[in-house]
Amino acid sequence: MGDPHHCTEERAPSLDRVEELCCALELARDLHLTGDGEEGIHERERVREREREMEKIEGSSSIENPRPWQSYHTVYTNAKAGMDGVDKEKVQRVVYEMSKGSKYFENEERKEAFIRQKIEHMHVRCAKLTAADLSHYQKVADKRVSELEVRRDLSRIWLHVDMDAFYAAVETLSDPSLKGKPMAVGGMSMISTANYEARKFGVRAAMPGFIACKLCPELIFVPTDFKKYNYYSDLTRKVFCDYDPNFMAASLDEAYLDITEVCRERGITSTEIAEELRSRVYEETGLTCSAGVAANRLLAKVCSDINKPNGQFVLPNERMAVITFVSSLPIRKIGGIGKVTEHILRDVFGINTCEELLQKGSFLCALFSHSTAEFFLSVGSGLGGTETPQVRFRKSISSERTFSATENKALLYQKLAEIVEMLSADMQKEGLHGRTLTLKLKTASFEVRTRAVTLQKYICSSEDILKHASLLLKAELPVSLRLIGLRVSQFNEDKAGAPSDPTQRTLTSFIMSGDASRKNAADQSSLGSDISDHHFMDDQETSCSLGIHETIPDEVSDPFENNCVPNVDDQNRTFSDNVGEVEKIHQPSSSETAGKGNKLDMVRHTPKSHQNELSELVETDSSFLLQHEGNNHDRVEEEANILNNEAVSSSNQTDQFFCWVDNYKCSLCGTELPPTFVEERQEHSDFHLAERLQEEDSGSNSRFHTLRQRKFARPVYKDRTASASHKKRKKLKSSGKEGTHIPIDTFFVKSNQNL
DNA sequence: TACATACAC
DNA sequence: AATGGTGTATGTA
Repeated sequence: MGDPHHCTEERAPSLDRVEELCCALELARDLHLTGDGEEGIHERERVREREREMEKIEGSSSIENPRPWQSYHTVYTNAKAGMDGVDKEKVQRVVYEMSKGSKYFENEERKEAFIRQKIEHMHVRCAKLTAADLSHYQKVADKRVSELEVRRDLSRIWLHVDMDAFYAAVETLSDPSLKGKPMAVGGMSMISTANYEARKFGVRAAMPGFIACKLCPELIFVPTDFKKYNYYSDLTRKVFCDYDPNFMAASLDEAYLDITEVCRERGITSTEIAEELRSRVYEETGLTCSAGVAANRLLAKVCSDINKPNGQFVLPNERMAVITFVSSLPIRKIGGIGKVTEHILRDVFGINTCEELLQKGSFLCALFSHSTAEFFLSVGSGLGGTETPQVRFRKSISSERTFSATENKALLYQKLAEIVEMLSADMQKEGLHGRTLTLKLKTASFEVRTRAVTLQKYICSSEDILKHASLLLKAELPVSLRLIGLRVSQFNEDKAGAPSDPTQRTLTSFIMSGDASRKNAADQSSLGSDISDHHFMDDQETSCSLGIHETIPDEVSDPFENNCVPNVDDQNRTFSDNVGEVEKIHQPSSSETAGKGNKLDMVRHTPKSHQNELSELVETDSSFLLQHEGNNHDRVEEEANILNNEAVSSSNQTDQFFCWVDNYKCSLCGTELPPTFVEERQEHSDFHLAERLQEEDSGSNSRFHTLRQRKFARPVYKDRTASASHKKRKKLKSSGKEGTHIPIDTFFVKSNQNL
């Protein structure tokens, strides 16, 4: 999971381009629940009876829309290994009944409606294609298919190994009493793996636990334990090494092996290799796995699923075999074609199998982007991923948490501070420094937003991250959130992807060698094996310790209001919302100069681009902005804003503005914590720090800036700052200063903007 | 570059 | 009562 080295070459390009076609007005009109009733006209009588029973109980509504659950499309109702005898209709109904009316459900319906709209517009576009158009695109498609054909490579033998119900199997290994009983790894909110007994009930990975409970009341839940999974994963990988020292780990439980050489050297068939490998994995771990063998990775992956669990399937490296295999293959089996793409291809073009991808090639070339069409055509031809994979470096690192939705600003800032701590710790572990910071938010209504800044310098410290993250978050308030996440990308190249595991040191030498052939990579056998630091959270872990802050009165939590932090006569305090008081309290000199000095140092180390030079100017002399009044670069201005705030507030000096009286009472808000509550006090400090950052920013845009202005006698600078922040607010349209956020409107507005 | 989506596991 | 976390790719403006 989340392995940065995993193979991604065969991913389907997204279909966003379709959005070009969408007319927002029609979209808005149609988005009310239309029910999608034309689906499933031919239903079994048994279902109908159940239906009538339901009507009796519930009365009404289902008369207009006989089987509403059929239009609720979820990822986990799709056929998967071990789900043969499952009553899908029943599962679907239960899932629907459990979901109906929830915020999650409503959001899913909005997304569904949007996709239906996309589909409709693609239909229109299809209908508008003239005979001339079609013959043109047919030629285009033919040409591209024949170009693909020329590059077909049947010389490699790829094997995909996939552990059977991996987490569940591992848990059963450590607690054999679970054997034979329906069991799921995960919690009430989310299941990561279900064993085969549970799958008989329709319980599946990615299904919320509480729904699984309904489907299978006997279901036993086991919390995730990544230490165990990593341990067993390493055992399997030791086996993989014997067959391909450069195997590609796709996740803890999946890998791709190029077994061309082993087969040749040992003079045995790929079938034999697969059998041997699987039994060796079983010997070493006591776990079963399935394998697929084919001429490329994409097909090998499909094949490993065919005789799952504890089975294998070999597709010969012969063109006709491949073509035949692919022709009847449902597109959804292909990695990269998910729920949405399947839906679109089926409803717009009537495509269900890979063969039909080729048959409809002209339409695909007419309606999709070059790379998307290319992908579809290559899938139709049975191609995908034969070449030796390049070493891939991590491109981003992130941390996000779900919590019970809240609008409370102090709480939100506290959550943010917690994320920051986790992220910066992870970055430190990996030695990563990045310059793009992306804030991810999920509103109480499940709308996801991201907001990003790219900085002039590379950051990794929690102070730096918190500073910029707070600004990003601030622009979104007020809003009710259920998730906050942060991602850092655009790494400093020296550090990017440098493995933290010493056994992976050879990665660098591999790169340096300049020879990307697999031979030279032989010594980096543990490639991708160090993915132990994943945090698949279970419920307990996701619910952060709110306890200590619940005592904080609401007013305290909102630094934008005047009734902010209660005044405490404490000379350490640097900030207050009391305008009259600010001037006499402010003691900037030492921290300010120190902060600037530090930053100058940092900038000098990374004067990479013109932009950076600009930034240096901004940092060294804020009057820079005076000379560039006509220059409207929001980014620069924003950065200046940030940097100057920083100068004022040189962070990580939380204890300068509050302290623990007698070691247990917060000087600011009076919260009392026993001396032994070390972590809680740290959290509390984080909270005040974040709060203070917010105050500072707020202040620099308005009241507090009055102080700076007088102090430094730079009136024009003040104006520029204010206008910069104004522009910023304007730019981030959906950020609500309008008080209550109306998700559905935002949704439509955004669609509209995309046109 | 910023943002939204889709996808995988 | 209740629908995760980490990471990649692509398209568009």
